[in-house]
Amino acid sequence: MKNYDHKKIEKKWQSRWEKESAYRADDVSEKPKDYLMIEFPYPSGEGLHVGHVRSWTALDVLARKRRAQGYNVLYPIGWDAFGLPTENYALKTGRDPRIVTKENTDNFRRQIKSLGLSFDWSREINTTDSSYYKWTQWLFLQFFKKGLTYKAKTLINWCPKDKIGLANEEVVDGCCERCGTPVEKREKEQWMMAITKYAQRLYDDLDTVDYIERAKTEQRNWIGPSDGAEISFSLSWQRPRMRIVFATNNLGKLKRMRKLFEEGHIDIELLMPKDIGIERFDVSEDARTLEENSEKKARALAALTDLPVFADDSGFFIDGEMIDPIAVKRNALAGDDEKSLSIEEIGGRMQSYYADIARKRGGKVDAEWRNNLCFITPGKVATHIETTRPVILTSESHGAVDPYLPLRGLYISKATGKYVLEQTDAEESLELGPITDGLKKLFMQSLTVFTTRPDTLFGATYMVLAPEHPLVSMLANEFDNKDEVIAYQTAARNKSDIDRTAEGKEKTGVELKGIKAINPANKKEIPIFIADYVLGSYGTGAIMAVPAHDERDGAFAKKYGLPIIQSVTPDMSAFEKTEKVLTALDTIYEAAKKKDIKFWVLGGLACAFYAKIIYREFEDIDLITKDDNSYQKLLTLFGELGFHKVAEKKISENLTNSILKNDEGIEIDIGPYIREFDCQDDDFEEQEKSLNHHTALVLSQRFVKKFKEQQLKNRGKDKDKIDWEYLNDKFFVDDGFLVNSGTLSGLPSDEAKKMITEFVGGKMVTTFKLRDWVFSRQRYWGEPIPMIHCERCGWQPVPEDQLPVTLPEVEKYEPTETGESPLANITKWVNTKCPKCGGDAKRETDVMPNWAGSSWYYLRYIDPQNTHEFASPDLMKYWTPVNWYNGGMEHTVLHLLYSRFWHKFLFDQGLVPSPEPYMKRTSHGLILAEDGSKMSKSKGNSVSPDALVESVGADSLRLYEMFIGPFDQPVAWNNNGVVGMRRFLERVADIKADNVTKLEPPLETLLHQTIKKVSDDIEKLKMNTAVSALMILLNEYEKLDSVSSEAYETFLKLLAPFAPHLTHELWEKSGHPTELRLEPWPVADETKSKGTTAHIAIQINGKTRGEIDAAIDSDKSTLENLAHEAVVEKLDGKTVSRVIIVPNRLVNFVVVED
RNA sequence: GGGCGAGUGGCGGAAUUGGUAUACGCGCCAGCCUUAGGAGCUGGUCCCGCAAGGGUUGGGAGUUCGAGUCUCCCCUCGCCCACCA
Repeated sequence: MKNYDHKKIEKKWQSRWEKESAYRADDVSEKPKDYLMIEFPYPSGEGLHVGHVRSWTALDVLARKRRAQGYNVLYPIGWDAFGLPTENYALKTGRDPRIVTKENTDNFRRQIKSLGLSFDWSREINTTDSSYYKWTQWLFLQFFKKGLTYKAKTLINWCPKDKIGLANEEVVDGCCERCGTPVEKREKEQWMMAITKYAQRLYDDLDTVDYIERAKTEQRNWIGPSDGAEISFSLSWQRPRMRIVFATNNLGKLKRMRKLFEEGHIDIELLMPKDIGIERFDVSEDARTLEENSEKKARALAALTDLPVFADDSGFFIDGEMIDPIAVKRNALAGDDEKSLSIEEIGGRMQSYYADIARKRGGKVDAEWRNNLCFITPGKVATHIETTRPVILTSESHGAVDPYLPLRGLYISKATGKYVLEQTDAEESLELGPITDGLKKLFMQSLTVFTTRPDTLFGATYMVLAPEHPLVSMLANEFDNKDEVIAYQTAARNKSDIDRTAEGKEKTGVELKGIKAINPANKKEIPIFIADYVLGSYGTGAIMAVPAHDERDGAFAKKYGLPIIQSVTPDMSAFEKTEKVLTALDTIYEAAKKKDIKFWVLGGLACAFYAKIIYREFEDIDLITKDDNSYQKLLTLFGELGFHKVAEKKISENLTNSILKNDEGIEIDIGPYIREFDCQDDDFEEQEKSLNHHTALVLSQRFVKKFKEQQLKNRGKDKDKIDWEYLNDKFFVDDGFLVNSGTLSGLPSDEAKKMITEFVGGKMVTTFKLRDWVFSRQRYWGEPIPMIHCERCGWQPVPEDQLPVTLPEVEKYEPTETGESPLANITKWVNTKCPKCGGDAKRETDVMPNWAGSSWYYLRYIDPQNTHEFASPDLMKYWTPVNWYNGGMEHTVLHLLYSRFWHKFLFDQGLVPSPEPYMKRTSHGLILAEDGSKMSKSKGNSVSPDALVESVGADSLRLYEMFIGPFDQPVAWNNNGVVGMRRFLERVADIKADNVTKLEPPLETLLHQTIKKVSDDIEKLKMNTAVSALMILLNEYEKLDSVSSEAYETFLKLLAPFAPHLTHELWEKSGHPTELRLEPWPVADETKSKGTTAHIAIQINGKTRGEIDAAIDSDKSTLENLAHEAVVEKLDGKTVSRVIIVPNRLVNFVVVED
């Protein structure tokens, strides 16, 4: 058959298989199950890509082979049809995405079916069907119920072009992954999923699954755990004790608030307006809300004082119901002018008004006005006065008032346990804990950092906060340089990520003036900066900066002239020297500073050491003494730098005085410093004695400054010259031994980490890079998030029996200008009733991200038509987990991680039977265009499967894609290659077989070797070599006039998974009544595959010099004799010293020349 | 900058895991068939050499009877992450 009619054959078998439901998986079966899955496609308008064909054919080959091996194979297909391209297309054309999706899936289905892929079409699913997304929504609600979804106002990545919030994962190099527009930061309320709660397990359980290593590595990097410590730094204001005024004259409230302060160890004096002589600060106009009222009160008070005002809230809850403050007051005043009444009078009237309410409700007032006010209602729990917002700090004297701003950070998010900017969840109540904690933060008792290097704590010379750190916002008004701070903060916020990184690592920052931190290790006061090289989203948003041992901190410290103190050294020998000298220098320097003197004096050995250290900046010398040449050199050098005087006598007051007079005329008493220093160290003292004299260098501050400049210039010139890494640009960032670390000096880093952390009361923690998943999209074409917002009850889930919340049809697909979903414009849909209280409420208008529907689809395949649960537990028990999941490398981080997260959560709820969704994961390589560039329709270099199916047939296309190269590697397309496969198949069709020809070695051997090779290779997805083995076999067949029918039929069976149509046709043609696909998979016969003869290589000194054929498994001496005979001339004149024999493979003569 | 991976003909790539390097396919060359054409057939195709023979897996060293494969150094390319404390 020179040319076989692929169109006819392929059509015939495809319709036959469809009619027979040939590839339907049985839910009830005696056979072992095998669940194979490919990533369900996004049905784009472009149609099928040859990349799809590669992945799906590979698993199709596997599926067909395993069916033949007796497995009950589930190989399903579906559509991941929500998504931006369809929505953008709808935007452009105004067409309904439902219709577009239908067209696209129809086209995909037709294309897939033309390839003969053995999918189980009876389980076809579509994420955009409401019968599917009903369960996506249901699953979302399970997360909500367990507190794993929450709404948070956060800075999100905002793509100004797509008008859509992006997950961190969708931002590539600071640009939108889809359209490449630089991403902006925007504040937005978003649904979040607390994937971080599962970070540790998602990380650990990677050890239990069989994923390609690269996928595991990438997931591990993404989760990014690092072990370290959280350490608190005490803070101190450099200002007198803060006094603030409480905007109420209600003593009870004041007392309670004072108690809160006490409990929180907040050292603030809380005053009543009376205490500062303000009797009344009435609000002239009515406020409409509680907040407004309290703000107005605070403002009124703030206008009368320069002190910060701590605003009271004047509303009350009774039995959980808020009493309108305006109404209370109006009733209390009863038409009288507020100003004409005394505070007490108003209070009294209000009390009776409350008593009135209480009476009406069948309760009574059970507390003293001004002390505590309680209403008791029969049968109900007493509710004491609560405020909706406990405190508001404001201060007119500090400019613009945002009354709520200072309190941001006081709320604890139930989902994350972290402070959030706004109270967003109705369930979050105002407990004492959060308030005192918040106040503690507010008034700066401590600041917690995360560090992986607690061992370097003694070298922490400053702290850095992220610009968005809550503390900065809370206290923005309190810094001495508040304008600068606020400006920096604003600039950082407006910077897109691309700006933040594009500036080429040049670090910027601003010191928070008026506040200092205390290094808990050495009790030294250190400055605090804000800088955008610290990320608010990682760790605690604050760091201790150790410039000597962290490159970033080092760069920052250099730029801003901050002290650099080494606290770790790579080797112990360096330790002794540096430790002593640094301590000595420090002591003297500190002492000199205290005395406010401009000179310092070093004498004796200290001088020598210091000089040595200094001098090493210029030239390496071992020791300086007064007689030493290098010492003279040093003096000369110092002289050049402007050094004024060198004394070479035992230091005395006289001498000192005279020296100093000669310089700038300031006298100091150096004696005590020298003595203090000398006595400090035994070694020094001893050596001092032996030297028996002092050599003194007198350095002026001016000189020191100059010297430091010089030192800066020389940094990095000769890196190996100095073992003090921090003097160079290259910082010593590894573990080593501690120096300058008090009693811990000398300890190795790893030991010191725990010790220091315990020593300063910190705790060891693991921090992850992984962040919570932004789950909201302000878009149309996605699953509506099934939540309802009620003014009274907060966020309420849509009751499960009301699912699905179907996506309504809209006229316009554009997001609103404010970035809300187009759904927000459909008031009829948006307005609904609160499921809890029945009052007016609004639907969430955001939709879910694309990853939602794909996070659980493998479960739906198991039971796609189930109307009362997402899948039957029994069926899940049979089918899960997925045995083998193949997909693109680009999905190994996001999709796979999200999917594992959902699955683990479901496992915890007892909803799925296994902890991991996928047992094995492989990834196919990309198919590139012929020129090696990425294939795309716009470039016009893409290959259409349709055209190839038409011209050479699906079998040739399948075969080529399997043969094209290693499955996991990217490969370039080559159209001629397809033709080669077509040629191969035509030759297959031409093979003649009969029942007379015998199957015997060597062909029999090769056949069995091929069975083994093809079987093994398919399991390893080494499809290219499997096909190659079949070609080799065919080449042998063609050398014969005719082959035995056994050989022929086995060949067809082996080729069937790759080229199902042609092989089925040929099988039928050779007279079989049943289909080839029902035949069992051939099994290689070990003895037959061994053959009868072996080809033996003969080597001399490892180089091949000949070859022989020998009977298989010949013994060694036979082989040696045969081999010797074969190369006897080449061994002539040489002595064989050794013979190495590898049975059935080679004989190697080791010879020595004569 | 950090992590991972890879370098073999004109091209895609193979090599039983330390044992005859360049299988299989594409392309190319020659011949055949053909009015012609090539998606047909036959043969050839790593390099030097007429040959005998010799050399060759990015470069350099090492271990070994024997290295594409293992070790070290260097070079080049690809992917992922990227101020993660």
